[in-house]
Amino acid sequence: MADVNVSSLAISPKGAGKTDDSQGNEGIPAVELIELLFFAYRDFVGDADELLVRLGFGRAHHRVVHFVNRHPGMRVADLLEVLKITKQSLGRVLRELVDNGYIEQKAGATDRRERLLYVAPKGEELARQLVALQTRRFARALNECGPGARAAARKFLASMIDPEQRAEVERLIANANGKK
Amino acid sequence: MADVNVSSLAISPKGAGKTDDSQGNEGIPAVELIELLFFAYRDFVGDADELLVRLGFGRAHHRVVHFVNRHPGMRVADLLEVLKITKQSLGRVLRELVDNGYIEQKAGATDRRERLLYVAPKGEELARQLVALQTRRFARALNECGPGARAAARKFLASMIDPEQRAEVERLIANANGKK
DNA sequence: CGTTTACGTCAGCCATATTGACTTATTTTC
DNA sequence: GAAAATAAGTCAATATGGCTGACGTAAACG
Repeated sequence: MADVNVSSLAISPKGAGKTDDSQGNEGIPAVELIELLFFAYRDFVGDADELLVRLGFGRAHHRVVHFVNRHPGMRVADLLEVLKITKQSLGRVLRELVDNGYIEQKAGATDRRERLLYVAPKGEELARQLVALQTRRFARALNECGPGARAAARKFLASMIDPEQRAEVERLIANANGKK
Repeated sequence: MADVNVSSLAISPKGAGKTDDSQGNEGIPAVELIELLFFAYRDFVGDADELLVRLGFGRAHHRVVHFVNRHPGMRVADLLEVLKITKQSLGRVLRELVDNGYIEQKAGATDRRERLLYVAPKGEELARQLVALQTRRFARALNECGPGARAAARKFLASMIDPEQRAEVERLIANANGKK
């Protein structure tokens, strides 16, 4: 599932790879970074996919479990906004997670219309395993990159996010940290 | 389409964000990197999505145009191996791209069973635009990160790829570069 | 009391992927 | 030269994960 396996590609040499060394590129064309990000992300999500398919879940379930674990007590509406999907799409995934005992819903204390979302022990364990898998990949990669790479990677990844939305993502992360 | 818009998430504080500062973490928990990569990749592909939907295409078309542009004359079997999808899945996408004049197929010179894939001028222009969009995001991000960031990002991204497949990805990239 | 809000759900649609079985053309092998 | 293997295309059925629109219900707001 995490396989990229670009094996034995004896492709005829003649292509469109511009050197593109015009503005402090350090000799690295952007198209290389584009392709590396593509493959890196593919393997990154592949880690989780393997575990998820065994449970009959998909990436949608992963995202829900992850964010609910990070933000216990979040409302359904909050989750919809983070995931940027529709109520209907979330509905099926959420129902499956609730039915299988990964997520719990509790009516809000002040506003009883709200169904606040919490991970059940089963869901917390799944979230923990998923984070552990991906943590391992980051740890290995950053270890190869030497000291300072973690801070550099953090800065780089944050910089790749749309500037308008970066503050909100940082707020989301800060909100989830510093608890427990 | 690139929107993440995690706005106004007034989520109740009480969570599972482990500090996880145990093995040279530079104070940055891996879960932060995981989430940043998630949002970064989302915006990264969002750039291309906007352009593609206007043409009635999806991400599958993007991948095909990109790789055929980088590897002109590749066989259908090669493309299947890179994309890791089935012949049947590729079929529809490829047909649409050919019908709309983005991709051309030519019978192989030595083996006439092969339908070698080439981008038509229209397809080359689309590939160029898509790369330009994503190049812009990398350029902005790396500019924010200061000197040396490009090389560091390249190393980091390559390190995130499964070790077994890294060599093949590097070969693929090297193969596509150094032409034209 | 009427409106709005939070959530859920029914029904239908679309895009992208899957598997299996089969055809056609062509090359390779014996 | 006939048989087998290969490259590609296609048909049919299925799954997943999104989408829109419409509607229902309970609770809160004003």
